[in-house]
Amino acid sequence: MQSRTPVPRASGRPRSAAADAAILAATREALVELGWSKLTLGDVATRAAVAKTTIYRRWPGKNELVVDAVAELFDELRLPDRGTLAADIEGVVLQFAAILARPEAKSGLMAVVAESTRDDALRERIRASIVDRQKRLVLEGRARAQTRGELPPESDPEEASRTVDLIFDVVAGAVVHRTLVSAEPADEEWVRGFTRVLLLGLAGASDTPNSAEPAGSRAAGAARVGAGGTP
Amino acid sequence: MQSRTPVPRASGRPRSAAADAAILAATREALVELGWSKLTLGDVATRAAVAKTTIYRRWPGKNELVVDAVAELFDELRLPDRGTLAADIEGVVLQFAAILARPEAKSGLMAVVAESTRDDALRERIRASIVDRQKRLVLEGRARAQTRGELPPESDPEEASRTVDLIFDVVAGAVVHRTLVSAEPADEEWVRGFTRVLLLGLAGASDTPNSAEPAGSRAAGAARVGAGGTP
Amino acid sequence: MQSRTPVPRASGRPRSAAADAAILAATREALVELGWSKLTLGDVATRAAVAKTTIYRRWPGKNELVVDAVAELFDELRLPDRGTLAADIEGVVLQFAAILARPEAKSGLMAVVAESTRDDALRERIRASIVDRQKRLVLEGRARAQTRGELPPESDPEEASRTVDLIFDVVAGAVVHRTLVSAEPADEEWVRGFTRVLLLGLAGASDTPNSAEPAGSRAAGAARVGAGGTP
Amino acid sequence: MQSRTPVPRASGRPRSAAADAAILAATREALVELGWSKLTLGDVATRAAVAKTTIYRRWPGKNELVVDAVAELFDELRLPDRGTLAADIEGVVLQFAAILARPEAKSGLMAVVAESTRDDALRERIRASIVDRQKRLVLEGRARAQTRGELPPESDPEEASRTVDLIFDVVAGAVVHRTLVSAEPADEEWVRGFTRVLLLGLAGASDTPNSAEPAGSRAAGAARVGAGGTP
DNA sequence: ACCTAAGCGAGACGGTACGTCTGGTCTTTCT
DNA sequence: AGAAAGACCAGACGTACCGTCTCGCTTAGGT
Repeated sequence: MQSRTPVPRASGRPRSAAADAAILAATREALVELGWSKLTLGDVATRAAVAKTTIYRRWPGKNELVVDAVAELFDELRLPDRGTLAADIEGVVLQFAAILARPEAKSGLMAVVAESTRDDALRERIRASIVDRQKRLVLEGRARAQTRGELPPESDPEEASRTVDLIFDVVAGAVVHRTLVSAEPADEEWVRGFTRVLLLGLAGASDTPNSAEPAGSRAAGAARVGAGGTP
Repeated sequence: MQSRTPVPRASGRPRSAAADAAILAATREALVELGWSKLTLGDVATRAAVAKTTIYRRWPGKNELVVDAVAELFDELRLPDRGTLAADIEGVVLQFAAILARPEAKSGLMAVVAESTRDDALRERIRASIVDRQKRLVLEGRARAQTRGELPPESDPEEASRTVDLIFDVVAGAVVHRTLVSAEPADEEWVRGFTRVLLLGLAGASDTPNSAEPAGSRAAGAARVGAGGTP
Repeated sequence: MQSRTPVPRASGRPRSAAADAAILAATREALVELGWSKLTLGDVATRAAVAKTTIYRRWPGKNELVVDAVAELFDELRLPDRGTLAADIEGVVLQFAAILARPEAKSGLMAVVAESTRDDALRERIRASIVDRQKRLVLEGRARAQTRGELPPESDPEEASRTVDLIFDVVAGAVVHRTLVSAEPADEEWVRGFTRVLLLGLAGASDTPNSAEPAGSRAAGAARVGAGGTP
Repeated sequence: MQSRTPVPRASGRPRSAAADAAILAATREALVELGWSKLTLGDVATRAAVAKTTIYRRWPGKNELVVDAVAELFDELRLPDRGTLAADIEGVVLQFAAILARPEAKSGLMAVVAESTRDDALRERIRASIVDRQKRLVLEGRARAQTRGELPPESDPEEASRTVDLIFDVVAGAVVHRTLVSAEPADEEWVRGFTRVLLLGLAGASDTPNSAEPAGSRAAGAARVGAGGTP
């Protein structure tokens, strides 16, 4: 085994770590005040008391900078231990909703996602910095539920992966849509209702596998959609 | 009694209807080729063989123009009659996914949503032009299911409205998230699985109303999340 | 014999004479307020309560309109009869200076002269509308002085024409330069001094013809230039 | 003790001196080809292979740029030493006429003078860059003539200053008017005639001071105006 | 204690797009 | 057919940022 030098050399003056932090903080500040489209790197540089070149030395452009600035917001996401799977999910969804309610996330996140539709490197950066950080929580949550005995260990890894992806798209998508498009708060009441539907749907789906679904049962199962009220 | 012209006068040369159509088509073309952030109104004007002022006379800016250009894509959304509620939903979700898969929608939609977080007028325009057009389908679908007898008539209008909103956020959010963030196709298989979870969840939720949720049953109900396979 | 209509027909609605006057007045008003470079035909149309097309039907462009609007100012130039040639000249120069002191003339005149350096038709229009109107006064003045006996009848028409041109360039040029470039008023005192130099120069020049100028006498003649005071 | 640099610091990249020269040259080139009113800063920028902002960083607008571009033309004005005052004046007037005959001067000079009627800062710039440069020659010429003994030293400085101003307005005005308005060349013959009138007029004026002018002598002095011919 | 290589601030640079304004023209309807 | 109204194309305006490039300094590590 040999020691490798990951950085080829450390010649010359090292980069200022303070500058990095100041730039990211200034970026979030500018996002709050100006939003993504009016944010300029020149303005960020001024706010961070830094030269424009210092920013360009670290990030290729505005998109990447914003991704990193927003990603730091998701560092605080933690999987709480509230005793049950449902309560854990509610907790983490509420945290996610709280972050998304912040203007710097609202303004920045969807904008870079929109940009990423035409820039694979950017999408990869978003995936690595933001999405995977969230998806990890879903996996942690499942593992904890399995430890508790609420969930059996997965038998088919591929099917399990598909389910995790589905959960993730549904959870993140619904919260984002409610927050940004419907412009309604994803508050505790909404999260509770949403989590209930999600868990019941997943439980039902695992009971009646995809291949054997009788159309009648589906109709019956959905018999009271939108009816609400007491049974 | 006679009907009067609602427009008080038609003085001067009337606006060209052909220009409107050409501008919107050129906008979509530019969205496909350039994406939202590189789209310029000057370029759109050139493509539409129109002067820049002709665009600015009709739309306040890029955002509003893109909203209208993208909104036309959703004109083709129709609620199919496939016989059952589940099949109807699958059909309409697939249509929605197909539209969202088109590059002009991908590039434009999320960008204007991002902008709308800082511009209430823009959000209202999106709601009126795009969102309500989709939400109408959910209401139509529910009415048809009630006609068929798959769903009972709603008793509590407020609760029903909340449910429609939830459905809408979950459906639209999940499709958008899968398409744009996960960058996976929302194909027939995925839509089938998603619809099943959604309907089962809604059915279960209406069986066990919010106020009477036993934590134990929730955990049990979700007993096989991610486990897949047959019972 | 019958009266003939020189214009082949007067078919359709005749042009409004009031519009012409309103347009020229509005042009002068706009010249005062905005100056030549900020004057727009759209603005003139608005001030004259007239459509832009009505202006373009009568004038080819801004330059020609301004020439006509400014030319009207020179209509009021009259050769006064003050008894002597010198007094007559002082009077007409003062009138010329008074017109040139008005902002609509200041702003407009030099601008169209500048334009005319690249537009022969425009220069011809200026000559016909403005310059000849002034030059006529010089000829009138000479004729009157000849009637009075102050000047002999010209013997050499060509030489006389050259002299008139020289007088005209010197008078108009000096007044314009003092007013516009030096930005000093061409008031009575200045006009008196200028006229004296001019007349003495011309008188001396006709005494000592061009071909026989002794350098010595010239130097002697100019012996006190700039010295002022009494001998 | 040592002299220190008066400029406190030279932070940032210094301005390119080559750009300045290229812009002024391109401006003159564009003036020749297009004239003042069709000259655009974008076009100048293209000709100078320079960005528009580089022009705006140095000059507030088109007028100021043209003033500086035209002013450089007058750098070549020199007071020649031809032995006598009259010959010196003829020489410098001919130089002035030659510069004014160039299309870049014709087009530009009167246009900025016209603009300056509404812009005091611009007039001041013209005075400093162009007019004073010319007026200096008049002063030099007088000093040289005094050295030669052609002129006595001035006794009344105020009167002398007035005379210089008058000379300047007459000379510059007459040349400009002949060149631009009359559109005739201010060639050697014309300059000789003009100079003779000017010097004789000035000499006569200093002989018969303003306060003591008998009207009769004025009329007599001008007895042959326009008559020409030999005595 | 020097040397050297990179980082850093400042700000000029060539570009591109902005949103507005004006110039002329064209198309309506009304007179 | 002229006039008022105003939409239309074309293109310049002056500004704002972009991302790059000099500048002159600073700052560490290696010698």
